[in-house]
Amino acid sequence: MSNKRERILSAAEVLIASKGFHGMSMQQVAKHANVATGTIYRYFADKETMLRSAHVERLSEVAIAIVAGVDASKPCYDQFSKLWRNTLHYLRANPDSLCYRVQYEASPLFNREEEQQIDERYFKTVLEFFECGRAQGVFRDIPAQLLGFIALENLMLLTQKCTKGCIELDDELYQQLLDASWNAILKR
Amino acid sequence: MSNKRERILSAAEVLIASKGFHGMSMQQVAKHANVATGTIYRYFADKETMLRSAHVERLSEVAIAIVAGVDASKPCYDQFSKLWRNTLHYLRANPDSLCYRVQYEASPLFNREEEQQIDERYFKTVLEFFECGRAQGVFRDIPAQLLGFIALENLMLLTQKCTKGCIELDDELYQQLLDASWNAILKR
Amino acid sequence: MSNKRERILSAAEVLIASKGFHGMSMQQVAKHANVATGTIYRYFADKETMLRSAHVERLSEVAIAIVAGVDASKPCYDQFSKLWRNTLHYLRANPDSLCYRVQYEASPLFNREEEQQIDERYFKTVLEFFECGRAQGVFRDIPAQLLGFIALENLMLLTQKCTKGCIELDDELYQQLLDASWNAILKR
Amino acid sequence: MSNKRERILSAAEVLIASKGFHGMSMQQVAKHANVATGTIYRYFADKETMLRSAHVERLSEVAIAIVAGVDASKPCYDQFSKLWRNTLHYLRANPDSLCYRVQYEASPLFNREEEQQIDERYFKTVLEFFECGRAQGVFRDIPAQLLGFIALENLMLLTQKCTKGCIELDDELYQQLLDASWNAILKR
DNA sequence: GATGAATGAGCTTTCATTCAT
DNA sequence: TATGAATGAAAGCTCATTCAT
Repeated sequence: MSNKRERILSAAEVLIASKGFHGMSMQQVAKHANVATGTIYRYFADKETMLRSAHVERLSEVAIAIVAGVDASKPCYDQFSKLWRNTLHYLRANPDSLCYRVQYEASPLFNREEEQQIDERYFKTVLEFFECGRAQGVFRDIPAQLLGFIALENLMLLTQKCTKGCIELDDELYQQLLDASWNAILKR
Repeated sequence: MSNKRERILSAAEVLIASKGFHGMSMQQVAKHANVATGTIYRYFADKETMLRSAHVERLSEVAIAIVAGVDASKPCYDQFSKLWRNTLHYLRANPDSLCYRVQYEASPLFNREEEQQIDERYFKTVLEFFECGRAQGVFRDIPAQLLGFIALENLMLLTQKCTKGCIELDDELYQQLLDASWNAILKR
Repeated sequence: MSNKRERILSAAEVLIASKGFHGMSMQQVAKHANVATGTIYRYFADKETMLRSAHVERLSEVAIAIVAGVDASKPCYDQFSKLWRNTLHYLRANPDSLCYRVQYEASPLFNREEEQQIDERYFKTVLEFFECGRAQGVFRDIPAQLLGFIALENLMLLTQKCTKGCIELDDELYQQLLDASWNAILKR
Repeated sequence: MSNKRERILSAAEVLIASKGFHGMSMQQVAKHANVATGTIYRYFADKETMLRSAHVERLSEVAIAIVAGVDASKPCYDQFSKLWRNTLHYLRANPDSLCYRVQYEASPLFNREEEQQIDERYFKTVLEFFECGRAQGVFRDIPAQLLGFIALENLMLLTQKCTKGCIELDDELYQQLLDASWNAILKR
């Protein structure tokens, strides 16, 4: 079995986080992944394909991490709290993945249709949670996608600022932020 | 009179938005700005300096746009509403500037100290508004920077998604989002 | 088997001789050496490194050529004559190498310490000859390096003038010049 | 009266000595000479012309310096000694001019016919001295040009090595070198 | 005459991709 | 399958030269 594919994607992610989307070369990826340059092209048609693959695979990973341990039988807030904390935890544990995503989504590689398919495929559970809360009249009467966005997406930029050292957060502040997100989506 | 400097920065912004931070070349910028390649280097020491300048100058512009018409004598919510709508309006009117900023901040060009200075210099008024609301017990008891972040920063990613066509928003939804932001920062 | 490195150095030498130290471009070298531009950079870190390598390798070559067939058991004059004629022969056979050296030594690439090491490493035999003659009281009582300089170095400029067509020399004149060099270093 | 022309030539000389024949730009020359870039082109048709002018004018200067105070009524050796010391003195006082000359003569700018005309025009007196000594049977029976070359030219490379710090010379050694040059050209 | 902003060809160097081994 | 030397287009940047002022 070959773990080369995974090594290559990891190397790309690390390099993009440290050197930026530009400034990462296939040679560097190869060296970092401990494979020959040509080997990359046995797993990916070209650079773009490699970057897309890294993106998709990281998203599927984060999707799993977010819903881990979320118990649909528990109260709505508990589920939300779990989702929020999972997201935070993943982002803090994988700052490279985050850096990568932000740059990817701002890049011309980003493709709306593709992204929608990914969302629907991987984030189904998350969207269903918000859909459900909305149907029960707990959340605002706006698309589930938007609820999810308000509640979780800004964690992305926030964590990035933390990673870069612009903001420092402690448990007390995290609790406040969780509470803020909850209040944001709540119907009144 | 020389508007070349401005033309160059604009061209860079447009190109980054359409082709990504990587994939923008100095030659393209020159062509877009209708100047010779060498001319760029009369205004900026190198590519990095040019990119930094574009970043700083755009931030100063957005800072002015955000606080325009905010009346400190009006009720707190009115001021907030104005700030929020100003931000939204600017972002929608300048999607390129937005795209640029996200990529810049995720890139290795980004420098914490520099950014802090910019924040303090240009966004003083905005931060003061949040500071004031916090002091009066209207907003959560967390740093003003964080209040500002929760309330306004996620507009950035949201507008980006709109621009890319991932989300469609109408006035009714905007009102909901404004309300969500307000509830997020409010003390209870 | 790779003779590319050698082809590249040769091409550089030829081009510098014909177009000058400036006016030689890496592209030209590549074309002349029948390799791609990028290939040069597989063998040399950058232009400067390539130029340095050419210099050192040519010096080691000339050092070997100069002492070829010099028999230490023969009379002093015979040895000197052989050295002098070897030098002359090499320079006439390799006018490009000469042109290159003069320009290299006058350029900012030239580094004293480095040069001293090269001298000591490659021209040991030559210096020893002069040292020996000096010790025996045959040559002037001045540093061997200086004796070598007086006797052989001006052949460099002289041959250059010949190559450029400024001076024309025949065997009779060469004999006179050899004699002049001999008289210059001789103690009286 | 404008001394700009002279300032420009001096600047070029200094820059070439420090940065090499390549690595000197017209912009740098202009800045060094305290004139505008365009101004250079009011005095010289192009870069090549400027470099040629610098060469010719320096040679005329050195020619004057070499024969200064040489008294044709004095004994031959005294005249030679004066010539030799003048040359040495000029070269030591103007290492830049030297550096420049070596590079110029090795460059493609160098032109045989032109050089011959310069020699004949400026170095007439020097050549006549050697011609005369040869006619009187004091010097070797070889062209005056060659006598001059043997006697004085190697001072050029020697001084260059001194300037670069490769060789250290004192008065005692200079006397030896003068003597060596004298013996080299002497008929026996 | 003098200026220096502007030009764009050409420089050194990088890097996505290929292909003989 | 895997390799990595080789490629050459294209990148960032420089600089001899021009020209409107």
